[in-house]
Amino acid sequence: MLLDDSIGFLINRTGRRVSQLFALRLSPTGVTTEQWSVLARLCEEDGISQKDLAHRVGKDQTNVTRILDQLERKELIVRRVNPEDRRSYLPSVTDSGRRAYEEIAPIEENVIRLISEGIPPEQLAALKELLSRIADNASSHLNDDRPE
Amino acid sequence: MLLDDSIGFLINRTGRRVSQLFALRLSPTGVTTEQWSVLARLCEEDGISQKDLAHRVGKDQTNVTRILDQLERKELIVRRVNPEDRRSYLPSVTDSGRRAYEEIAPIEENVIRLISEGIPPEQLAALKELLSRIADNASSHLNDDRPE
DNA sequence: ATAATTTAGTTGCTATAACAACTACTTTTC
DNA sequence: GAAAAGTAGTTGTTATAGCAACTAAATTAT
Repeated sequence: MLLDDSIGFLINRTGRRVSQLFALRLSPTGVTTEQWSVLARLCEEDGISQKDLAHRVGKDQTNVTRILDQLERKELIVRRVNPEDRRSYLPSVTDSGRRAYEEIAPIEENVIRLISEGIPPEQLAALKELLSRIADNASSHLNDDRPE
Repeated sequence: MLLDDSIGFLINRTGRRVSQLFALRLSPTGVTTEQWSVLARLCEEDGISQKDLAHRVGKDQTNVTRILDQLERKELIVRRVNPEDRRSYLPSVTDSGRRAYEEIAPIEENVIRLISEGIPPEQLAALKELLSRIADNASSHLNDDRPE
């Protein structure tokens, strides 16, 4: 089978391109694409633990730790201790973080518009479905392989 | 717009999962998923420059340099000087590299089978089309933005 | 109630991504 | 044909991905 027929390869190559374009448009804001995903998720659901946050963005917990470090350094979030459980933090978006969110959201929507050019909405919806399906398939086999 | 509705986010999240599963299955071989993509491409078209290779795998030239470093360290490829142009190399797969390719190809096909479970072939084909379209859209806007 | 286990988060490590700046070699220009 | 411009590859740097091992706190078991 040729590389160009491998869905895995195609997904990742496309993802890199999209991120590259998005990163270019984000560069004036000083926020990276992955920092954006974490910040956006936090804006959507504030007051969740880092572990839950990691789950919501589909990232490893260690990566979320480091992305939060960056966001905290930029004062876009703060880590509040969880009064219920002193092992955990409840990261929370600062006012400055909210403003960054408001600034970036339209940039992202524009990038999405650009990369979706010429693709009808039904097909886009179908694409999202398929990607979710593939992610789920991969997850379930990941669990098979490591029966901790 | 919610993060879960962002195609960019969905593509990258799915790509990470797929790579994670593939990496797990590749771990006994000592080759990473990205090293695989470069090795596979080289097996498909031997005797191309690093620049062309980078283009074919959709990676930055600097990343290909470093991935080739890894593959060379593992003796899966060698860099031959290009007699036509002494600035460039023509990376070439070794016998050992070919054997690795033969070993890994079925592993990859199996991973693709797993992640495609329950998706009819026409839909998979449509998915590939859409991903290519999106990658092309992103590329064309990348060029717009940096008119060097 | 204390020891054993589990869990949230972090740190260490290696690989990859991408930009900028650099070296060495080619091609163009005049 | 020598200087100028361009090109192939590398190196430096910062950010992310993910595994393993660690710390500290919570939960469970006895």
